[in-house]
Amino acid sequence: MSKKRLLLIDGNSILFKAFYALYRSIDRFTSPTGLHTNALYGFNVMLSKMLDKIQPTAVLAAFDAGSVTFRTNIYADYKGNRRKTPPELTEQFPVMMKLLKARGIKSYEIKNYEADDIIGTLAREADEAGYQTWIVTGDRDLTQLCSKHTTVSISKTGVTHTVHYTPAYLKKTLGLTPRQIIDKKALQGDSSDNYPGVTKVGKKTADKLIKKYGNIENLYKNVDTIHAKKLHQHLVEDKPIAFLAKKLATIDRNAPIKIGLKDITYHGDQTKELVKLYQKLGFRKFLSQMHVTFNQTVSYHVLTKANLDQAMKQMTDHVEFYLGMFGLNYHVAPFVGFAIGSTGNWYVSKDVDLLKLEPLKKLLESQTITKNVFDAKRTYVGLHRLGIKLNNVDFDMLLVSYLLNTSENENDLGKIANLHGYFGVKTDSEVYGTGKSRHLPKDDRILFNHWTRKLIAIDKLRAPLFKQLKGHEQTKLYTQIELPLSFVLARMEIAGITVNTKILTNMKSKYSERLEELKQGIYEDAGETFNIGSPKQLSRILFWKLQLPPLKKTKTGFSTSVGILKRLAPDAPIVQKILKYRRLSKILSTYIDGLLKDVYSSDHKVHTRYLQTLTRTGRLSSVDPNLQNIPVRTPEGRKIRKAFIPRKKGWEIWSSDYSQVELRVLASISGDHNMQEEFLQGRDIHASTARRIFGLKSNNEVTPNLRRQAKAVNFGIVYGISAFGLARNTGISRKRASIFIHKYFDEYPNVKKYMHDSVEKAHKLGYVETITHRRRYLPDIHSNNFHTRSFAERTAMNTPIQGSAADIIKMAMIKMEKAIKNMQATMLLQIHDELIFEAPKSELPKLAKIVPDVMDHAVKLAVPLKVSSHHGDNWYDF
DNA sequence: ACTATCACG
DNA sequence: ACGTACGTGATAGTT
Repeated sequence: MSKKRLLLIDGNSILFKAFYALYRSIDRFTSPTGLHTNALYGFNVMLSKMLDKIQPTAVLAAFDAGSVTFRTNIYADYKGNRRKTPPELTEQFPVMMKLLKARGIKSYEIKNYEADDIIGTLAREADEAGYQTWIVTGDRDLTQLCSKHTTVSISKTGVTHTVHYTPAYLKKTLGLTPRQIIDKKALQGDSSDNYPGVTKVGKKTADKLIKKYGNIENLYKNVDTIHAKKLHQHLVEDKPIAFLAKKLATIDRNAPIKIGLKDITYHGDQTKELVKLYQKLGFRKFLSQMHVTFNQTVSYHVLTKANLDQAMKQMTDHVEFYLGMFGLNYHVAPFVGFAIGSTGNWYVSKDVDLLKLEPLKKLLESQTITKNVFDAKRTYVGLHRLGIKLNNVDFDMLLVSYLLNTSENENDLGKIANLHGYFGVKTDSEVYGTGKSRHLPKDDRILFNHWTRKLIAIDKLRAPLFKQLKGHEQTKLYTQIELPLSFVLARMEIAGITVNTKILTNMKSKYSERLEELKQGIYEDAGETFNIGSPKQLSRILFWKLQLPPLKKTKTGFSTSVGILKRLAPDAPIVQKILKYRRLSKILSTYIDGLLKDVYSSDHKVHTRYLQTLTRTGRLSSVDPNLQNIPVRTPEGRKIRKAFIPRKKGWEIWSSDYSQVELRVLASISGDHNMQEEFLQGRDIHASTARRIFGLKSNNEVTPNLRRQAKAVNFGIVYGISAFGLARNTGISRKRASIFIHKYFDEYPNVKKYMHDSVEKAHKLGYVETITHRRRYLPDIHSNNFHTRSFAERTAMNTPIQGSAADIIKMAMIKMEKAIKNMQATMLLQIHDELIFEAPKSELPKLAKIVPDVMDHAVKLAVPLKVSSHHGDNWYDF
């Protein structure tokens, strides 16, 4: 290997390549501040690989200075067809300059020249000075620069796959010398650089001609030896074009650059700056490769009965605590161990039974010693399984982080620590692996080290995160709502809801039979058997074999969704059967088989997990199983609810739900007097809206059809209205939709103002808020992309409404638990605007008083809240 | 791992 | 001219 090694990087080209290579995952590559980083990440992967391989003594990244170059001077349309660079990439260019600097690499550009020319010139100088040179680019034209001492590496698919061009390799693959690359392009032109070649001469002809004549000068000297008449004619006529193209294709190897080899000596990374930049960009993987954050050891003690008393002496005021379980579902996940301690005295153990010993149990249950954790609900449920009641949690790092930014809904301690600028702890997937290969490390010390680092992260982030919470005016939201709620939710999850599996298995056999009949009928109509569940195979039958008109495309083919099927042939028997088949198989797979899988054999219950830190609006979500989407709208599906029963004989299921809570929230926060008046008068809001937008005298004149249309407009308003969306969803014309909206805003002028103010607030501050200061950031509000920006604007209108409604029921739930504390009645489920209980029949009158009352008075709005209730032997018989 | 579909508020 | 109603989760098929 030569002692002098030069690496030349085609900056623009590589960043483009990296951008599009990782384009599909662009959403996964964003920095904590919301900057796109996919191109930077891909570029850095490639750069690291090249630096490692080449070990250069000199490095330069060359850039294009602008669209005006000496080439556009001789041919105005040169590169004239280039699309505008997407803003997601543009924003990464300035950061790339910083990244290069931090990696100890100079950047250079020069007016009127392209990066190619800088590279060509330096490569020539390097050749003369005895360097070995590597050029990294995504542009094949640069292969003209390869020589005995210069390799041109072209990045292919992905980020890391490159092909290395030497003169020998060029000869072998294309049969050309480096100089002949230019001549070939002179004949065939270049569509991506937007200049023509000789008419009708493409790749193949150009290749043949160059191989025969060597270069275009020699070709034109002997042009008359070409007997193909047309080709001869084109060559002669387009001679000026060919020589112009050659000029354009030739890289200038004597560009007037003011930078020399001695200026670009490579000394390696600027470690300090690089760490800072990686942290800013959220490049965890590169950080961990730098061995700066994880190589310091942490000290911990393995806790035993012998040193327990000693340990307890150091945990008198507060502790950080982590309970290790293997798996996400903390209702059943096996225990792995725990870590506990405070201010530098860390204790770990794989034996969770130690927690049951009096000193530790007392500590965890203590009302005076505060506990700092990550995911209090998970910890509460886990400890509950051990017979310990967790009390006095102060800091829940997961919950606080979520409240600070509901869009960062990560669930991993390491990732969240990174988001907040702390890099001393790895993610669980880094330690345990992902997917099938996920396993506990064989060496306990790795586990203990990881857990100890978790405690340190919690300790270190507590003060700064609390401070930010205060800055957001969210302290109350955390201490009065979310933290207490997490324990209410934990107890609801633990309570679970009883499922009568017999009902489900009976339904299963009935539905399976009907499904089989439908299947045979569909096969008969289709004239063959196929997989009805496969949209691809179904499309083939409907749109090819049966020649039905495909009305809508999806990314991968034609849509076969319900709406489309209904439209394309409402009367076709096969379509009817398919729709019925779909409905039944959904019920069977998701709500019968799916639900049965989640029923615990120990207590015949399902114990869902509410995800409290997931949605961007502040709503809860429910998993394993999802109990927030049990069918209700169709008679067949609704029967599933018969299987949800009270846990004891003589008990009933009780349900109370808010009526139009989101519209009431809107009336209140918008300050719209007209809308408030409707609610204050106790009128039917959809009928009133119909009366107003259709200009009727009284709600009595409103027909069911007008009411339905007004209801759709009310929904649209809550979702962040647009005429297009309203039209699409209701089937009316866009013009009509637009008229409705205008009329709506005339009638409810402060609603209009509220919508406008919400978008403006998002623009100014970058976020919107609910009534409890729950915050959602909307960086896309500044996007140049119409679609992206419009979405952010609708979100700005919708989130305060949906989020405030979520706030209200959360407050109600906390009060509710206290209100029914001395009763046997148990709160089981929350379904966004509805609470489900089980209770002995004898308690129902009391419940009928308490539940609506608590829900009504959860919060004081400018309009009353309305609650309606139902009860029955199961969730169906209301 | 992604896409289409469909269940809920 | 552009072109989506807001928020979720589970399943089956496809890659």
